[in-house]
Amino acid sequence: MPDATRRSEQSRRAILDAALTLLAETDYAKMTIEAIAARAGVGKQTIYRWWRRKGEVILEALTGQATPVVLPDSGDLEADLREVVRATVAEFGDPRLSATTRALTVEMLSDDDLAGQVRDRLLRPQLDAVRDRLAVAREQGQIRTDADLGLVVELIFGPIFHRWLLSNGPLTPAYADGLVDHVLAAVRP
Amino acid sequence: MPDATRRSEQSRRAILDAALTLLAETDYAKMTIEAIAARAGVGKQTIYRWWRRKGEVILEALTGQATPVVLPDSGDLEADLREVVRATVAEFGDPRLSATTRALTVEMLSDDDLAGQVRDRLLRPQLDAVRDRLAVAREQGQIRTDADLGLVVELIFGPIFHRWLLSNGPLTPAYADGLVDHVLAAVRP
Amino acid sequence: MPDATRRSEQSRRAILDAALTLLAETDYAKMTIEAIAARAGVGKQTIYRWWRRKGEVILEALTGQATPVVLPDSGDLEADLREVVRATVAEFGDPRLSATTRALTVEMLSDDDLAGQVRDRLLRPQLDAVRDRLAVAREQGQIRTDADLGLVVELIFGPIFHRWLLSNGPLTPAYADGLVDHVLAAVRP
Amino acid sequence: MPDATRRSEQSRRAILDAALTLLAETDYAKMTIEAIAARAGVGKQTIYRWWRRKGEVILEALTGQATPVVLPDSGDLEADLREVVRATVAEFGDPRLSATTRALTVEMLSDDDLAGQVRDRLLRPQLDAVRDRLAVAREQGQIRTDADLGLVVELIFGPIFHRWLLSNGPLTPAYADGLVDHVLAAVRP
DNA sequence: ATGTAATCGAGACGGTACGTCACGTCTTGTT
DNA sequence: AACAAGACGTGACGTACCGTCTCGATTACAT
Repeated sequence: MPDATRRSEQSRRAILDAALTLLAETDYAKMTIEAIAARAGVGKQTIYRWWRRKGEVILEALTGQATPVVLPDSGDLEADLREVVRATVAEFGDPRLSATTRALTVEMLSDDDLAGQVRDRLLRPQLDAVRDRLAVAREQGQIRTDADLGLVVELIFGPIFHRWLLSNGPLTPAYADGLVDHVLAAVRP
Repeated sequence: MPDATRRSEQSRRAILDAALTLLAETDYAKMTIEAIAARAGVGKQTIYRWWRRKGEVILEALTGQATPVVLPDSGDLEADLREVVRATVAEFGDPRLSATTRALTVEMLSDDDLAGQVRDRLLRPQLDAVRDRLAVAREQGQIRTDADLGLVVELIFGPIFHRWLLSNGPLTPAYADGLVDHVLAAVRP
Repeated sequence: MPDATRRSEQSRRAILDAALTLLAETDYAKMTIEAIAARAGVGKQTIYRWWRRKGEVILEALTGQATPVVLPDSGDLEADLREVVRATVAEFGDPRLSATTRALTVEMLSDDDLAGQVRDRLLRPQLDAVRDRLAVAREQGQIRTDADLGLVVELIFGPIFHRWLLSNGPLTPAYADGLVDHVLAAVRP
Repeated sequence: MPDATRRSEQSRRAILDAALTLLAETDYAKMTIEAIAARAGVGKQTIYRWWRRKGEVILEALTGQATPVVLPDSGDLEADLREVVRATVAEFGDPRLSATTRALTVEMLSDDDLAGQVRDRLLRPQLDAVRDRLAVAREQGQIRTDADLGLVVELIFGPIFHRWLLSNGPLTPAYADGLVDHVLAAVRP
């Protein structure tokens, strides 16, 4: 219904910026639609007009600032995985950065539709990049041919997420390396 | 401050039962403290007197009904793991059962303290049971000696949780079996 | 803080009407802010936005329906006073009408600010009307020149209020007449 | 039902003292049954067992400390009235003392039964003392024989109460004297 | 002197209302 | 038409007291 051609880009940016600021500065509980609107100097209706839920605002704010995922391909699979896994583990370990993950996860749990969007728009590139790298390795014979690459990707990111949510152990480079070791052991020919 | 010796066991049970009923019957958003109190025929203060947050009520309700974890030890590690992983995958795949996981996860994300309690009281027994089974297998030489058993446990449960949260694929017995296959491949001597 | 220009006149009227209805129908103890809001079909916040206490709602409701005070001036001071005093005594004697006086008095006793408003907005017109009538009579030589007219007004209304509050005797026309007799005796030249 | 012979005089005194202390120290709104019990170091039930409402506690606390009313009879009616009216006006003018009047008045307005008790037990002695003094004066020919002494008493105390409740003017000795003047003018033969 | 029954302190309990917060919708000018 | 502003009905929040109730632990009376 809303006419996107008339949309104020200025308000849109103010809202997304306000959302990111509030995510970084305050408790997630304080990050309400009203707070975003107030912080952005925007009417609440302007938010409701363009997004259906708070989670979508957060998602768009995050996708906007996401750096395009480029996975290195040095030829050395283990080194390449180590790099990406170390980076991911570091991100989950950083309280500042993981605040956004917290927020997004809560929203995903309340809205299946959003969960799909987060998966496809935010995470898929990352997951696919790893998968693609694994596919290359498989073609090069570094990985057994019957390995389920989608599952292998989950073997990498699932444990990190699990450990992060449960505070089930330290999120250190050593942990990242151990994880890579075990996953590679699972797929080596 | 409250005097636990004078606590009404009847009210406590009514509250925990009401919480479970609401979790099973309704949307998580409708599962408010007021709704629990009303359903239990109890004053709100009686809830606030004994629990600090809704998540603690849910946790206690769930721990109360948790069946003690017994992991089979048939001598066949793969068969044993298959059984427990299939059961876990089935649980996450069942919308009814996973409603409680949703609720608890949301609460954990809002309260680190609760996250610790959930980990230690609810999940630890399950995780440790698997770990213990792996330890037995390692002593029997079915697993390489340098495997990090804690990490292996995460390799099993992390992907399930990851797939469930992201709706990243079907949660079927076949998936469970594939997961066990890959994990075992990682740890076989 | 609230923007009075955007105020809903419809809600305002519904609230004041509900307040009057509840005063007439129910016990004063049941006349809560929540009950007013429910009866008016209005959010509690809409009451709190525009009034600070229940007493202010009642005051505004009563001033809204107050009939303008017109004191007769037949030339016969005694007859005129008799009329107004009889009416006042009848009002205090009527359980229905005195319910509002009860309510308002309780509120006045809990809030000095409100007491002043009730005095100035609700009672002052009545008191001043009597005082003015007395002033006319004084100019006509029917009242001694050194009479303190403010005090004379209190001599009239004070005893009525006193008797009403203490149930210290009947509130009848005969009482009204006796009161007028004595007060006039006090001020005749 | 309760057996008064077993009643703890110590608790009774503690409750009445606590009530008076709270009346003097705090806002009337903070003077709850729970606050009295806590301050007195007494169980709530001990209050409910012996009094039906908060107002009765206050009443008993006040009657307990009331000084017996003795009205002077110097032979000079005007001087005698001036004394008692000045004292009354001073009491109403003192914020500390009038706090108890406030409390009691609120309770009276919520409970007719209590109103009667306050009238008969607390105020009657004072009112009757004045009335008796007036009766003596009437026998001595200082007051016209057809004066309604009950009404005259109301002419004295009603205006004070009225002025106090409405903050309708200063409560000073000059006011007291003016009041006596006018009342005496009303009853002189 | 010794049960035994009521009072006592303490405070948990089911309720009701409080006053606040944020929701998502709506209305009112402004741009 | 979108916008800032914010009032609106709704409903949950967490708190304060209400008046009732159950708990041992003192009492003080009747056996």
